[in-house]
Amino acid sequence: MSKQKDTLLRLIAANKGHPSAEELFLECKEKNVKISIATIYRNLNLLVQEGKIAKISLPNEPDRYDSRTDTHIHGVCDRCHAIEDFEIAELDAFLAKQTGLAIHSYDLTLHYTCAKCRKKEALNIYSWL
Amino acid sequence: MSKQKDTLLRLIAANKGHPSAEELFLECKEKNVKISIATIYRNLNLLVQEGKIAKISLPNEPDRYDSRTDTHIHGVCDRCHAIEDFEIAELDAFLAKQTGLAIHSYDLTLHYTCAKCRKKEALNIYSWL
DNA sequence: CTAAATGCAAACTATTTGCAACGAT
DNA sequence: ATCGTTGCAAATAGTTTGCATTTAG
Repeated sequence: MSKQKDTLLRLIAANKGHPSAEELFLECKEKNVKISIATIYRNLNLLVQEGKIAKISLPNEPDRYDSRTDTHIHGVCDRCHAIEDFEIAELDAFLAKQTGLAIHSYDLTLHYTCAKCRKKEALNIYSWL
Repeated sequence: MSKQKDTLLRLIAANKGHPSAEELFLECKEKNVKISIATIYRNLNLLVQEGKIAKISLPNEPDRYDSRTDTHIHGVCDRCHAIEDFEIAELDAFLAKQTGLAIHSYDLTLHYTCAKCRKKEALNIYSWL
């Protein structure tokens, strides 16, 4: 595994926020790891194929990458688009039972307003104070 | 509502397969409705804003459009990529209860092998017969 | 007659690819 | 010396935008 590929894997694992290719590019620069955007995309695709990371698609946004490849849940804030991970242990069984299907895997994204944005909103509401 | 916009809305409602912009463009041609790809995208975005259709994003594929805007479930076949709709009435309550969040909406995509492809697979397995 | 919607072509964003140079065995 | 990996720049896919023109009320 080349230095560039290894760096990407580490950055994705370290970054809780599910970074995009562009964000990884900037993070590499900050860490003084020399890499081109083409190599980023090439390695991201390789890592996905190898099953070491997963790709996340959302409307009107560049793809993001996730160090977790097991089935889990994404929560995205409708205000700031931050992504968090969630776990619902009983969901697999629940879905299998309700649908009667042999489900290989599933993608679940919850939309809500995150705690930070709720706080901001509350401040704005009372901004005249 | 212009003829073009109306046509798009109807085509999306009629097409069970969740069509992409390009597919809608071709369907319009077949129906002899004159429309440019720019107008397609413009109207699709308007219809999404108006809450009349929904946009679906999947990795490595163009965005697709859905005539259903209520929260429901997509099932996609891992072999042929066909998309079906599902309903699980109790899911909303289940998610709210398990996460404790005020969930605006959610996107759930199930991955499996659809009935058609399962049948094909079975035939292949016994193809020497 | 006016405002809204369209078509065309150019622009733009995200991503991929060809190819020559580089780097590690 | 070889084979995989890289950087660069050009190419591509999907989508958006500016602007002159058309359409509908």
